[in-house]
Amino acid sequence: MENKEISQAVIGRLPRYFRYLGELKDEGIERISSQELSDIMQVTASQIRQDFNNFGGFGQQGYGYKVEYLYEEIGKILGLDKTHNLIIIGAGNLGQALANYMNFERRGFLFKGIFDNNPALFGKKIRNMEIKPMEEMEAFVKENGIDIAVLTIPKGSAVEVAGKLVENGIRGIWNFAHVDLPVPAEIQVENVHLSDSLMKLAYNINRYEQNEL
Amino acid sequence: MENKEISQAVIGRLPRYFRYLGELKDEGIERISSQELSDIMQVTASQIRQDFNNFGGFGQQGYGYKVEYLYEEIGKILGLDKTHNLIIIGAGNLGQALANYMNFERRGFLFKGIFDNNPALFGKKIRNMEIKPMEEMEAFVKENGIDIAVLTIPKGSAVEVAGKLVENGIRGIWNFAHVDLPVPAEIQVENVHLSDSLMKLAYNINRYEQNEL
DNA sequence: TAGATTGTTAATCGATTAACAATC
DNA sequence: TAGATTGTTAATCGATTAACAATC
Repeated sequence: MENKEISQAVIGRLPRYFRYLGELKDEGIERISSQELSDIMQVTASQIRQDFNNFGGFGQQGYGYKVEYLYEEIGKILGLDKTHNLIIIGAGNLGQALANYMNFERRGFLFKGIFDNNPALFGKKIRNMEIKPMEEMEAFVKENGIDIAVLTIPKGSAVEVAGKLVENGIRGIWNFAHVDLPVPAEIQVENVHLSDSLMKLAYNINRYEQNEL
Repeated sequence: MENKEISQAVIGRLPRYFRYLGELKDEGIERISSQELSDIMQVTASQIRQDFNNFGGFGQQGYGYKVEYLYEEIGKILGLDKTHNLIIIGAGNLGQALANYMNFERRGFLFKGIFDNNPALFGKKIRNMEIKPMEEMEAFVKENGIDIAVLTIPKGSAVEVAGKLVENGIRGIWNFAHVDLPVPAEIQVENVHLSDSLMKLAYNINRYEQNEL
């Protein structure tokens, strides 16, 4: 119940810790110190200890951290021990690619459906799941307790669809549309603005080239 | 030549400014004050002025900013007035989706080729571009002055491929593989770790639910 | 000119790093 | 026990916000 809010900067680093610890675990490594992890991950040992201690003492003085234990604890913090019902809205290139490419089930995300408003796609199977018409989406979200919607539709309709999702009890939106979604504060939105990301890359390339001249 | 380094925090906000200014421009709005933009974008007017002033004075006291001018200046800062030759490596679901879905040319990214090591894909056309075998990639990068590679291959081969790209003169890598790429400091890497992003969403959903109980 | 709003300096806030006492 | 390394407090650094003089 103690709501000491963890900063998004810390949260943003957790998946990377989780990834490295998973790899160490798979390599059969049992213990690791913050200094060793620091060498591998290129972040300071101090930051690693601070980050972990936001959630409690996972280590042991003089010994370090048990890899498997730490891996599992971070998984729990991220909520990967729980399941989430997920749908994809927008069965275009990107929606289909995410359905096929993301290993949703591996991390407790249960892929429950995929929707589109293009009749040509209705009934087509993606990952053994028939594409359904958008009209059915609202009832489906409500009846199946969908937590997460992946929005891979054009920006023009994204805000309207987000509104419908919120009305029907969605908890979080993974937003690939190039628009900011105005939703209530209790709805979590994680934006993946791919063209923003590419622009940032372009900036850094140009900056480097200019500094070289 | 004055290399006052701009922080990545600022750079990360530029594409969003660019997006909003583009929309304002399309709506025919000519001028805007930092306060008005603040209301629309939900960032402080102070931050907006600080951000823009990293690159020089784009406004006018008592008047505000000219939307079109500011839009173009930010575009230049991001290097969108220059062209970049780009290839996609990995013609799986995600690689094909990005080729079809991203409007690369719109922002000066010239889509020059797509590669894969699966013979079943060779010759298949994506966006009017035949998928080429990976063996041809290195020579292609060198001969065609490729600046940017989009990495949509499994993590197992990503590090090796990145090394080859660097050897052949790549400037930046847009990395979708779930692995950190160890490349020289002069090579720009922009990571899009989709599963990290989804985990962050899961954390925020769970955190909110726990605080509600 | 008076009013508005930038550009910029100063103050505050938050995040990162350093240091070290606690302890395994 | 001695050595190692965490957990945690303190110091530093950087980013954000506030304030206001400059100026259009």
